[in-house]
Amino acid sequence: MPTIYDVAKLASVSPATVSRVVNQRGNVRPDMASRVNEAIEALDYRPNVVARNLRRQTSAVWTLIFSDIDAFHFTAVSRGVMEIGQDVGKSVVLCNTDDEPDKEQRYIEVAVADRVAGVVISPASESGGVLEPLLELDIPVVTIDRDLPSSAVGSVLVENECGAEQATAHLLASGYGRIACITGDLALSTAAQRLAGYRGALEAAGVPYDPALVRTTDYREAGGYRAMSQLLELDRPPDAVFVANSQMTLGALECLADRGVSIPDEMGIVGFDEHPWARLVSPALTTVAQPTYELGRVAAQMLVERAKDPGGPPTRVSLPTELIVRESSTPRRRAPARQR
Amino acid sequence: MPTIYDVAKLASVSPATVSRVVNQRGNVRPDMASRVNEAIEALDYRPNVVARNLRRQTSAVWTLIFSDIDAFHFTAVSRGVMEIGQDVGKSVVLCNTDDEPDKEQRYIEVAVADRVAGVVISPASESGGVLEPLLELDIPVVTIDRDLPSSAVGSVLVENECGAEQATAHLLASGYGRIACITGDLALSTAAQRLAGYRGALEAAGVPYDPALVRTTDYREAGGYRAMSQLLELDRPPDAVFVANSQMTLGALECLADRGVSIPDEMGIVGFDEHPWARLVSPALTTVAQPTYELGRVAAQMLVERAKDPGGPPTRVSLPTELIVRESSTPRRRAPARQR
DNA sequence: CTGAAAGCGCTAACAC
DNA sequence: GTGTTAGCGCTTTCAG
Repeated sequence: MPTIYDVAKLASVSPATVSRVVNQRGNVRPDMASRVNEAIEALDYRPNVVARNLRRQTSAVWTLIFSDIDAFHFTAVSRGVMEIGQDVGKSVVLCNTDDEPDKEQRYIEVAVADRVAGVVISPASESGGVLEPLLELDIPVVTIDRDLPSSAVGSVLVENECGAEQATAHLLASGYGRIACITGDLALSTAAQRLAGYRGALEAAGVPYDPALVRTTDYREAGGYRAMSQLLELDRPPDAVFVANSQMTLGALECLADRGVSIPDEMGIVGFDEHPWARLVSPALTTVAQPTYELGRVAAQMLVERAKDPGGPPTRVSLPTELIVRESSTPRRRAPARQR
Repeated sequence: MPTIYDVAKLASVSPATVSRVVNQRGNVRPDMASRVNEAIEALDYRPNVVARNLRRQTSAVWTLIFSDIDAFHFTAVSRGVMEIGQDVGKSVVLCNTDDEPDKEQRYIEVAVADRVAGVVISPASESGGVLEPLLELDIPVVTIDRDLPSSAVGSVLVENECGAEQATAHLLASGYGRIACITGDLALSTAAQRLAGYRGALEAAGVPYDPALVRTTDYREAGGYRAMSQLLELDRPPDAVFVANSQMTLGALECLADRGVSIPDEMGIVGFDEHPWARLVSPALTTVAQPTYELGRVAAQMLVERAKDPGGPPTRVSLPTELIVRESSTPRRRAPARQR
C-alpha cells in the first residue's frame, strides 16, 4: 500500500503538499495540485485514517451501546444515529450489552481505548459511575431510553409517563373498569415511569389503585406471558391491561390466545412500542408509539453539538409518544365487568 | 491523558517494559511488573489503541455492511457477528446501504481508509467489482445473504432454493392446486433462487408452471400488497401463495385482510423468514426460517479463519432453512379450487 | 505557496 | 530481563 511519501515522490513535491491536497487545506498551486492528484490516481493511494487520527488526536467513530434487545427499537435507533453519522463523517460501532453491566463496562473500556469521538448509550446499569472513564477523557456521551440519575451527560428520553397515562386513560374512556399493568423491573426508569403514568391516569379518573393488578417482571416475552396468566387467575381478574413494552405484549397476547380470552370484549389491551405487525394481529393492537428513529437522530445530533462546544451544559430532551388506537382497545359493546 | 512514557517514568522503567506488562508479552520480573501496574493504576493509564494499531499495522474493527432493511434479520445477523467479534476482540461497525450502490461504495472506501480487519457484506450491487479495493489490501471479505458471481471472497448463504421448494411442496401437499409466488427483483440471487425453488416443486409434482401466477416486485411491504392484490384480480386467482420475504408477506397479509379473503381456507400462505409475530397473526403464519443468527456467526468465523490463513481458498457455505408449519397453510377441509 | 522536520503513542528489533 | 531507538503514516507548525 502506497503512503503519502510515495505520492510525494512521484509528484515531486513534499508530503506536506500532498497532505494539503488530500485534505483541501491551505492553498496549493493548481498545477501542483493536479500533479499530486495524478500521482494519487496512478498509485491508487488511500490515506491511512489510523495514522491521521493518531496525529490529529481525533477519531471518526461513535460507539452505540445498547442494552435493549428489541429488534425494532434497536434497528430504528441505530439507523437514526448512523444517518447523522454519515452526514458528519462518523462510523458507528455497535455494542449490545444484553443488559449485563459487565459487558457494558467492557464496551466502555474499548470505547475509551479507541478514543472514540462520542458515545450513545442506553445504560444497563442505571447508576452513573460507569461513564466516568469516558467523561474523564472529555468524550461526549448521550444516554437514550433510560435516565441516569447522576448525569453530567446529555440525554434523550421518551415521555414514558405521559404515554402510559394516555394509554390508560384511553382504556378507561373505552369503558374498561379494572385495568391491569404489566411493567418491567422498577429499577429501570422506563418501567417505573410507565407504571407512574398508569397510576396517574387512574387517579385522574378517580379509580382506586389496586396493587394486585400490577405485575413487574423482566422485559421479555416469557415474563409477559407469566404476568398475564397470573392476572387471569386473580379472583377478580382485570378486564383490560396496559403492557409496558412490546416483548411482554407479545407474551401477553400469546397467553390470552392460549386461554381463549377474546380481545377486545373480554379483555382490552394496549402495548408500549409500535411495530409493523401491530396492525396484523387480530384484533389489531393499540400501541403507544415511541419516536424511535428520532431518538437516534436527536442523540447523534447532540453528539455533534457537544463536540463543537464541549463547555456547554449537557442538553436533556424528552420526546413525545403517540397513541395509536386500533381494535384491541375498542370493544363494540362493553361486556359488563366480571364479578366473581 | 497519561501516555506510556508517564507510566514508565513513574515506575522508573522504560516504556518498553510498560508495553511488555500491558501486553503480557516477553518476561518481566514480578517486582517490576507490579511497580508498573501500580503506576498504571495511579495514573489511570489507558493504552491508546489508535497508536498501537498504527504501529502494529493491524486493526480491531470489522465492518458489517448491510443492504437489507428487515429489522429482525439485520439484528440477528449482527448479533451473531458481534458475538464472535467479542470473543476475538473485534468491534463491529455497522453500515446500512439501503440497497444503494453509491452508499455501499462509500462505506467500502471508509473500510479501506480505516484499514479494518475484515468486512462482512450483503452486497447491494450484485456485481463483483465493488470489493476490489478491499481485496487489494488483503482485507478478508465474506458475503452473506446474497451471492456474488465473481467472488474470490468467502460467502455464507442460505439454501433459498431448497427452502422455497419445501414451502411450495408443503402447500401442494396441503391440497392447494393453484399456487402463486411473490418474489423480488430477479437480479437479486435470493429472489431468483426462491422462485427457482417454487418452480422446482411444481415440476416435481407435475403441476404446470403458470407465469401469470408469479409476481416480481420490490422486497417491500407495499410491493407485497400490490402483488397480492393483482393476483386476486386474476381471472383465475390462486388458492395459495408463497411469498419470498417477510416484508412482502406483511403486505400480502394486509391485502388479504382488507379483501376479506379467509386464510387458510380460501387462500393458503407461506412466507420466507421467521419472526416473533408469525405465531401471533391469525391464523398463525407458516414460514421458512433462515438461520439468521448462525449466518452472522459463521460469517464472522470465516473472517477469523481467513485472517489466520490469508492464502487459503475462500470458503463458501450454504446454511439450511427450516419449514415451520402453522395454520396459514393447513386448511381444515380444502375448498374446491375456484373455477371462473 | 511550499518544504523540512518534529512528533502523535506505541511496539519491536536490537543491544546490553 | 531490560533499555534504547527507530519508526508506523500522517499533519502541522515554522522557516523560507
